[in-house]
Amino acid sequence: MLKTKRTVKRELILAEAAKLFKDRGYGGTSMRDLAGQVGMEAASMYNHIRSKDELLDSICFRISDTYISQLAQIQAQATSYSGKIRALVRLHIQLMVEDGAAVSVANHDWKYLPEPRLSEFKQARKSYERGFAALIEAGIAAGEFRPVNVSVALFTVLSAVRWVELWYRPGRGLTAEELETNIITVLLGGLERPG
Amino acid sequence: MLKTKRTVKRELILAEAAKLFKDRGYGGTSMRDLAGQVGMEAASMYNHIRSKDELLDSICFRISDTYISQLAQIQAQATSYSGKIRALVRLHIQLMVEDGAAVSVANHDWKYLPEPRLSEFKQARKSYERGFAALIEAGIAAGEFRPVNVSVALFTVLSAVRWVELWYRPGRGLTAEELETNIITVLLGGLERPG
DNA sequence: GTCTATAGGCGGATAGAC
DNA sequence: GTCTATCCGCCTATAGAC
Repeated sequence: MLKTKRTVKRELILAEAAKLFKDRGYGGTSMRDLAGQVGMEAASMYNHIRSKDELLDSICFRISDTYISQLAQIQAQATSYSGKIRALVRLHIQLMVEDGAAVSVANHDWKYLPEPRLSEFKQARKSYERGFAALIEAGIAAGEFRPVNVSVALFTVLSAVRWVELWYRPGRGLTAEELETNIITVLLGGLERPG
Repeated sequence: MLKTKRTVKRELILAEAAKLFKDRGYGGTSMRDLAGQVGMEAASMYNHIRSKDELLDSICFRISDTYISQLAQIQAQATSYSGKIRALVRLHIQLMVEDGAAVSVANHDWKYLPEPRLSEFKQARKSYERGFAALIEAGIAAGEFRPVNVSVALFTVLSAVRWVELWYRPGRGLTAEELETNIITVLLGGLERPG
């Protein structure tokens, strides 16, 4: 048995915290609310976690670590820049679909992290953005992409996948793959029909 | 004198509230914080406003009213569907640049509106989204746009302009017009170079 | 490891002097 | 119309019984 009972319960608390933080925000979620969802009293949770801050920390850095390690894998792939951007868009959509609550918290509530973790999180995000931007820049230099402003392209792509989590429900007449295909079509090919 | 002194001070409170709500969130902003920014004691603000909820209400509905009335104007213009979508993207970017804090609050903190205003806000937003989607759908039917899923195209466009407010600073080597041009290029023309 | 009880602080909002 | 003082409730976190 690799995961102790204590670890399992901790993960239950983390999962419920992500859902509540997403729906009500970090400040709008009380430890009593969370305890109610988990099925214990607020005081009992402190046998499994250190503080409310620590919950936010675990959720935010789990997501940022995933992005950074996946980016490194994609950078190492022997594909076109277009293929790499597609892979990154797919990564964002898959993470949203699989772990949407945590992604939402990492997107919106990171600013409530206490220092020094706040600065560390911002730096991790900046590092990811720089790597993403470098791929766009290289794609432009290679003639694969239009010569647009790199920062504008980066943020347009990054933010375009954000509402997936607010909107997408599996079983809404659109599979995750159709979602990916359509978003990539709009972002890479554009809304307007060529010609 | 059309605006009484009381109204002017109320608008000052609203402007500072939008900035603080944007930076710290609705729940993370106390009336004492706000009073400090405005330059009075918390209790004194209640001569100008009814409650903290009312501040959020005024900010959110000011933005949603603007979107809805502007959409009506754009719908009535005698331009192509492509031109109408461009006009809507420009509207979003201009509002972000001119009243970014309020737009940010309307995007993120609307969920803390108390009923029945919460439902009213959601309905207004849905109405706007339906009007926007109808333009995309008509553009596809007219052959101007690629035959993508309408909801996916709608949310891709709507969310693509959201990070403008987080990223854009006038005097960062990019004018508001260049920003518009680049975003419209990516969204309408696509990142990939044709051919 | 879960509970009850509670400490200690901060929240929104009001009362009433000036 | 602004202030000081304050009410009262909810917050995170801890103490200590079991």
